[in-house]
Amino acid sequence: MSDANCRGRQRSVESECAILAATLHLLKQKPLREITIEAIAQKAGVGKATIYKWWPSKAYVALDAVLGHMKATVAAPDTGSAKQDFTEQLKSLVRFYNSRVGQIFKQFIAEGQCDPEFSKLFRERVLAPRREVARAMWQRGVDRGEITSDLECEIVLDMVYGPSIFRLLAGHGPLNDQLAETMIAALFGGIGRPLAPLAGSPATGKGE
Amino acid sequence: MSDANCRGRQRSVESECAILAATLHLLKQKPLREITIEAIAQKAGVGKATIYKWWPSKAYVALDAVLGHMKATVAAPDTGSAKQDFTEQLKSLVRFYNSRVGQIFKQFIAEGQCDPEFSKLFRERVLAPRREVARAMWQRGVDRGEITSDLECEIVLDMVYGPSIFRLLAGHGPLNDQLAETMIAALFGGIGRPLAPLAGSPATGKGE
Amino acid sequence: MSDANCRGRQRSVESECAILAATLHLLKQKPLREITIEAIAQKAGVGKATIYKWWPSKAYVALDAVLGHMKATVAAPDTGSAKQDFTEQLKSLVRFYNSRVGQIFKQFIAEGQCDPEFSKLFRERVLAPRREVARAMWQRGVDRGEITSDLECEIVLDMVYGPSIFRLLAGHGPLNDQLAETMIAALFGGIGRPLAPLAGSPATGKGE
Amino acid sequence: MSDANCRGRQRSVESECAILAATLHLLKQKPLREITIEAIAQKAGVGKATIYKWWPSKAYVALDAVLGHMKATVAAPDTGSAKQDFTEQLKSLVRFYNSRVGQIFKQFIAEGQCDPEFSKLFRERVLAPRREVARAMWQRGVDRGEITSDLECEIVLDMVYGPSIFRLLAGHGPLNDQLAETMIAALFGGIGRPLAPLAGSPATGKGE
DNA sequence: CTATAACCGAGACGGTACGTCAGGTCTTCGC
DNA sequence: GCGAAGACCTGACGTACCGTCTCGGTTATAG
Repeated sequence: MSDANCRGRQRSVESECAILAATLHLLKQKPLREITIEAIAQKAGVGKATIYKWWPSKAYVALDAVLGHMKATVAAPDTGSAKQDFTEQLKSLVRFYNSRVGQIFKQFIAEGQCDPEFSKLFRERVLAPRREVARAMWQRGVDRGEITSDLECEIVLDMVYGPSIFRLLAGHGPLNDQLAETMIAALFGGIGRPLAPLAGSPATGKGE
Repeated sequence: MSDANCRGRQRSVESECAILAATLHLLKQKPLREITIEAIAQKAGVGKATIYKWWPSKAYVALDAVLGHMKATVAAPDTGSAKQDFTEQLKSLVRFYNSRVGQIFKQFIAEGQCDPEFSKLFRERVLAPRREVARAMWQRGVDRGEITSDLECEIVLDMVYGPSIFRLLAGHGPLNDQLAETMIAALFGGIGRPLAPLAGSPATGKGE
Repeated sequence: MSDANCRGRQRSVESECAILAATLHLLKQKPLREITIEAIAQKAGVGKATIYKWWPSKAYVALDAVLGHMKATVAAPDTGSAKQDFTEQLKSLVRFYNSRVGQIFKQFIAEGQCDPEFSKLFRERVLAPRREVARAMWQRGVDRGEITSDLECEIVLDMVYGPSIFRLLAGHGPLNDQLAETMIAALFGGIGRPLAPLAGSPATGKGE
Repeated sequence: MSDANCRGRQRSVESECAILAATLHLLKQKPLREITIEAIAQKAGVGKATIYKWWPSKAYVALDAVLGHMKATVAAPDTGSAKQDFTEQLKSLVRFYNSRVGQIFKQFIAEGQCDPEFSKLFRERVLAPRREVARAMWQRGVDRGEITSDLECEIVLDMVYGPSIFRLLAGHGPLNDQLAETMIAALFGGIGRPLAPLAGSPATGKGE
């Protein structure tokens, strides 16, 4: 009764580890697209069938490999200021994007474009935990009255993370600490110029 | 002597059109990843070598195919209000994302993840023109004093488009008109609550 | 103490029977080449290892399966005439070759071509008993003076059975009762025309 | 206009030769059963697909390989005596069976047992030519009055060749020159003892 | 009555080969 | 001399079985 189904030989933990380790090693050398199941199997000293038995495709193996060797890399700062929290987290995120492992994340999103199943798994296993942390940060900000409460949390999160992920994927601009700071600042303050803080000024500045 | 090199048979326009048409037709049926050069060649009634001669990979063919049959789909509203302009454009963009052709854009970004060359081309041919239009909208807003001028344009654009593209690629939330409106509104107003409006001041300061 | 080695659980008769039955059933559906140990194991509700423990390869299992369910199908006529005996036996043999089980014999000979061990077993278990019977028929013929005694029995038997087995394996001609009769008649009478039946000397007519 | 269909690259003669040579080389080392398409492809320096394009299975490749490098090994003696002719030919045949290439013939017959298509091809390409030669020998014998004309040629041929092929395949007895001589002699003379050359007694009624 | 041992089913394992597919290159023609 | 057609080599695909190896569990004898 060691596992669910007791009958038959048990799944080899060594094999699983070898597969994940080999995959991770390969992922550091070349993009997921150029990695083959055969290469993983050979490097891990494992039969191809063993991989196919437990994972639907190499993307799933890669996801497991990355998740396994990377726990709790999500920074969850609690500085007392929501703006500060978001800035810190985005900075750590940006640094992660620029790291070698971070580059793999791009591959996952790319992979999800023609495998909805994988996309879903990626959201659950990768995105969700990070958003959970961010959601707490948001909640604290709302509770403390630092963030307007009339916005859905999900939208706020996308506004926080979307721009940098866009840059990560499209590569049209730099990704660095300064960007993180600027973005969060702009997001909190708004990009619209505060209409006439003065009395009796040209009120209708913005429109609406 | 029609072109630069006069000797020999000229590049067949029929072939090029047939290839692009075939590619476009296939792109409407299945994701780019599942399309093969062979399939394009066969459908176009063309040798594989002819394709390889003019395009480096199927992604480039697909890009040409999509760009060829899709001129000026980018809305460039000029309502007099930057906020309004951005809202309208984002709404049209969101509708485009949800269209069949729009789905192909995801594939292009995905393809760029392991082909920097293609990523660059995609930015130049697809992203750049759209950002040019948006940049004009932004400039008008700045000139009219509706947008703070202390922010780099590129950053503003990423804050406008990033969140919806993130949703397009990760699929973790809906993409619709209401989202566009909410996001632009939040972006202009900022998500931070105006800190402690002093006694007797115009409380809801920000707007809307 | 039932068998040689006493300790431990005894070999399961049910398993053995199930294996042989399953094999026989499969042999009636497809050639031996296309049968797999896995298929036998699954059909018999038995572990693969159990098969490997008792038989070296599927050919041996098949041989046991066929021999088990097919006792004494070899006709051993004793009509008083050797020629008649051989004719009858060859006719029954030809009918057997044309039967479904008979077709399996071809597979065994084929299997023996690259497994001398199996070829030997096949000769001992299948060929030998039949030849024993035929040898008795031949002996009776010799004793009765119907068959020339200057020929080795083995050669005679091969001359009797060889041609029809050749047809069975190469499939270049029909296999039926009439063939059996004609062949035995020709064999007994010889295919050489007795030269000069005239003029007193039937003497050296046939044979050297 | 070199071949039937002119367009496109021509079939590579080098590849075909390399494939056949490699196959022949392998056939001299191990039985056909243990040869893999992959091994042939690798040894020939050729893609697997190229083999699959032109031959349905390795058996067909092997047949072509053997036939290509082995022309006119069929002895067609014409000594003036049919018995002598058959004896000579069977002797050469027996020697061939014992040769290395001759052993491959067994494999072909074995292969034919579960591929009727191949069996047919084998008969046409291998058996038929040899039987054609033998048929001529038979005809000469009949014309000269040495062989009874009341027997179908095909049956005679099977009686000539069947026994030795049986020995080749079952391996239950030796295959040598002496056997060839004995068999042809017995076949011509018949194995039945000439019924009582005594005066006027049709005695034992064997003859039918 | 217990310990020991050989058996059993199930099934995961490292492998090998399968036959297919597509990639990208080349060769041979027709225009 | 370009462009079509298509044969070529390559290499990975995902599958099927191979024969071996744990597993947990069962049955039989030996002590």
